[in-house]
Amino acid sequence: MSYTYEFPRPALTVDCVVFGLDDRDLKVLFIRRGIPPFADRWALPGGFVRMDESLEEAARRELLEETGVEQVFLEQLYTFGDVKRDPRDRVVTVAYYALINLSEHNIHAATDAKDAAWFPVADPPKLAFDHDRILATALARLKGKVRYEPIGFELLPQKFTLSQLQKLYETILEQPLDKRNFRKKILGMQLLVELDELQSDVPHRAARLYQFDEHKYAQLKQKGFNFEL
Amino acid sequence: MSYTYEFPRPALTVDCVVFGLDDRDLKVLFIRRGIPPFADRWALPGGFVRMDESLEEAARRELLEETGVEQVFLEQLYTFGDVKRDPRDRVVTVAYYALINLSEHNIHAATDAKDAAWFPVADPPKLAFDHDRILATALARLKGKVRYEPIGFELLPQKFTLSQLQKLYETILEQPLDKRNFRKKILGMQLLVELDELQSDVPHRAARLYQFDEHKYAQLKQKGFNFEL
DNA sequence: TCAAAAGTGTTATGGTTACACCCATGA
DNA sequence: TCATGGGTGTAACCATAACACTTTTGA
Repeated sequence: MSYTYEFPRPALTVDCVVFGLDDRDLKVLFIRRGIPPFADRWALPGGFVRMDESLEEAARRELLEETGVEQVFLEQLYTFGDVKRDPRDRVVTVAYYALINLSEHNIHAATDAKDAAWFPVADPPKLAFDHDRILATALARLKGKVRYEPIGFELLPQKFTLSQLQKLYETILEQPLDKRNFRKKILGMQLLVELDELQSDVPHRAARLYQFDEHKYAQLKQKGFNFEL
Repeated sequence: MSYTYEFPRPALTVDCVVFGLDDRDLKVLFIRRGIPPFADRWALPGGFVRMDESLEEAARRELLEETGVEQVFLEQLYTFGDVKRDPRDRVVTVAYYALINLSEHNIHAATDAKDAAWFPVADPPKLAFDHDRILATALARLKGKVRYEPIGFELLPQKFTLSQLQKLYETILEQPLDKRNFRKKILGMQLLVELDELQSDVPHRAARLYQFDEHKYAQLKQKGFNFEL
């Protein structure tokens, strides 16, 4: 089977930058390539866009196929289309970034025996294609957006402590925050529900758990409220 | 001549949302389509990406070919790839937005006899494809970005008065601003060069002219300075 | 009892907001 | 002389930043 067109067309792919957070640092997920070009190099999960699916559907499908990740925050990042970004053929890729919480998602290696692994964003391996540039773009976006949209919560479990939340911001923004000021500010927004529940299994005083109130955020946002760290 | 591939490929285009500002309001540029689908409808300037040009190059080329506009602020906006956004074929489009100052650019109708015209963004004509959605996305981006990047100056002549600048922000943000506070804030940033020159040909007291200091902005930005209206 | 993190208020500072009048110019 | 926009300062208010000790818990 083959497909013929009057004018040449670039190939179109999607690639996903998947961020996760553990108690150490911010991580990003890569897949080991099985085939040339860049065989054995690490690369972003991604693949060709099919004719019967939208770009976001393609990104979600690839994410599921290659990493088993489903139902996550996913947002279009940028489209990379330099002529020589793929050495063989003209390939334009629409990049997405995803935020997942590592404690509630299990990443399995891909179906086709390539393996998947998390790397600290600060210290990624050598990557295929222009994927280092895509990663840098995604990081910049995350760093910018986390301050004025409450997307950080996507990286935490549903129930979290204020210290976890603060650490998240400190990690992403790469700057320390004052504990009291942080709590005052975040609680002042009234977007967190204080649960009747404490941390368990910690070797020190257990912290209170909170939940992000998406419904309330949607309401406030409509009234002109702006989240701002 | 024809081109054959093993798997089907979407067609790839670029479209440009071109913003301009006159003394009335914010305007956007459309081209009258000559051919189906949507013959005679207004549409964004744009066209197919060639194999030997990057996406931004394609956008600049189309802009030049269809409107005569050159050397303007141009930034990638978003990529639209819904399956049925073009009724004939699968077409994915990478949208860009451009900011130009109407007083220093002459928009000519396109080479191929379609005509081009400016419309108020608040009252656009009925548009081809999903171009209304693209316009809405561009407006949202402009409105958001103008507050924390000094891109508004791209819409003004090189030399402008503080009142023009204020009106620009009031128009884009759709809210009135206090004159004294606005001046205090914008002058406080030290990004404007006060010229030894006044407005001419106005039927009232002539206002002082200013110029944006791009060089200084680049310096300050590097040192961690953030423009913020 | 010790280590480790949780939790909690106050003060100083700086930026934002609100607000009204005189000035210069050309018609 | 009138109409039109140009240009200017101050005070109240609010948000941010800096800062240290007590509490709880499990080991």
